[in-house]
Amino acid sequence: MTSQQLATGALLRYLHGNTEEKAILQVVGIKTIDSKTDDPSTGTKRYRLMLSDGKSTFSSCMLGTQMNHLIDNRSLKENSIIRIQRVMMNTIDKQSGRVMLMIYELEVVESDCERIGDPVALPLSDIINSGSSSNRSETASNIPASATTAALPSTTNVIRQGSKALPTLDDRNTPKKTTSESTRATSKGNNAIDKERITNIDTLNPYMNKWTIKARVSSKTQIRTYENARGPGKLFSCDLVDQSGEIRATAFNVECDKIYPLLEVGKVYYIARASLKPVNRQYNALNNDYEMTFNYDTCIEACDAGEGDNIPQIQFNFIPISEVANRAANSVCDIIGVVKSTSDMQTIMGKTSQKEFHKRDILLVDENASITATLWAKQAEEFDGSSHPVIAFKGIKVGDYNGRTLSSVNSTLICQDPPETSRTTELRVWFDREGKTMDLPDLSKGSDVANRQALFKTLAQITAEGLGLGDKPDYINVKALLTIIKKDSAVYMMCPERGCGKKVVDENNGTYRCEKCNKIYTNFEWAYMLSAEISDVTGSQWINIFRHEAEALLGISADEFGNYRMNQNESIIDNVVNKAMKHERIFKLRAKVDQFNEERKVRFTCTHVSDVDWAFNARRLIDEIKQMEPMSL
DNA sequence: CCCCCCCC
Repeated sequence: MTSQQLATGALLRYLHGNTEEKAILQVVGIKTIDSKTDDPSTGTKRYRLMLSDGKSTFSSCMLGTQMNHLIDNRSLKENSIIRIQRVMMNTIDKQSGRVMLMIYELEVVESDCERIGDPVALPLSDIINSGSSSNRSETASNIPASATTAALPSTTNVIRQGSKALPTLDDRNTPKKTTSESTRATSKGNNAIDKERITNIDTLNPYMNKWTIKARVSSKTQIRTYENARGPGKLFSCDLVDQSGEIRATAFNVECDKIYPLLEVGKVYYIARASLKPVNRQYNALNNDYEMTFNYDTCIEACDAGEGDNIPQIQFNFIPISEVANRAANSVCDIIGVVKSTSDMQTIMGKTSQKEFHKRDILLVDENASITATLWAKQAEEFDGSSHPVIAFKGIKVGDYNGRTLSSVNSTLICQDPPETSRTTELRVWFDREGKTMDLPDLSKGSDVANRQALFKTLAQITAEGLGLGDKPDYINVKALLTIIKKDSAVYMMCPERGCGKKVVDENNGTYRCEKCNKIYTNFEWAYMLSAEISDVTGSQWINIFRHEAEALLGISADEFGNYRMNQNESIIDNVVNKAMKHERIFKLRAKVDQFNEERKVRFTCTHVSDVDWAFNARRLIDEIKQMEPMSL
């Protein structure tokens, strides 16, 4: 990679408002921003990047938190080469005209790289003046990119003389239009809706003051009244989705009455002007750092028929059932599973309210665990699980009675066989084939050891505390790096008989003998049995990894792996294996003592593997802090 | 600005 391949001048073009370009840039610095100033409710980190185009650097580049994982898993680091996919310019300070770039989407072109060229920081004067409206339209449309770059920095003064007015967000986000149109756009009414310039939901933030989204209402609550110290009130809320993301919106009182009848579930609308505030994770599991409040000048216009066909119906952020064990009580999450059994309707008496409530329990399963989910009132009455459907819950509440439970709330969306996710068929096939007869750990049985929230330990602690030496297995979470994978013994030829699982003997004549079934087969199946070493700063440990976890780690099926092995495609296998060792993960381990003749040895089996979800960790920490006693000052 | 959502 040479400096010619970086998009020289791209940073200034972006700062000029010409943000369409998908520039190749180098990350020359990464800093975290204090979460207190950014997003106090979620505690989500935000990264600030210094980017280089080979000639210049610009350091006020905020990375959208949706991209944080790239840094957390170290694929994006200092000197990485990236391709900007979606960037926006925002004004930080209207007074001074200081601007920043928001990077919403990027692609890592090259992770490990040397510093390219000897770039110097763009002069502040260029940055401040770059967005002036009189120059912007020219820059964006007429002057070729190379000319802009070549003109630097000699034209700096000219630009400054040309426009004393400092750029504002309004200037910037108003599309090129005649003056009269622009003026009208600032007056009240539907003129605020700019159908030509649609903002993606995942880029909305409180510091942006002019935007229009095009979104589908995926759900809507009833109007509910409340009474608090400030007096009575009413509200409803709805969830909005587009192809980029989702956000919850709420309307109170006057706006509640005005907007409630305007919005219909399933329909697409243009929405402009509403307030944005940090999300409260206690009640909102949507994949967005913010939530929206409709206010007095919010504009809503229904999309013409057929206009919004490209907007998705709903977005799910599923977590595996086993992961519910690690979630804070009363938090909400999205879950998908197969209905293994359904209870009859029950009527119970509310303790304090002395009112009757109707409920129905369902037992929900996926490949690794089962959990009881309780439905209430109408949701309970209408539910029919007799055909063992795949059910997705969006925004179901985690309970902690006798282990972990799920409890549907009014805003919970229940979807049968949702077509939006491949999990529907995956679970269907799994359940019909083997899931229906499998005995899985039940998170809602407090006595089941497997359901206890696995504690985080270092590898040294596991040994020091003698974990796995007891009568019952211990379950432990470890944050570690895969350091060795025994690739030569990663897969074995398994007996094709359902539920056998035994290794077959290759008779080298096209037949395979299973000693357990005492049968000869003409085929076999590849199966994973990985022996691997994981390491953290305190030590290392050999563990066994089977089917699902091995697939999750290697990203290919045992069948694919086995075929590469047969075809002696070693370079592909090396690639797959090396990729799996790239970054830290959370390994959930079952530690259990094994007796081999006289020798007692603790065996470690990986029961679940997940990426380190830094944002979630921060959220959970906040949840825990919230549940603590208030501190006296 | 709500944030209740129930029982063992």
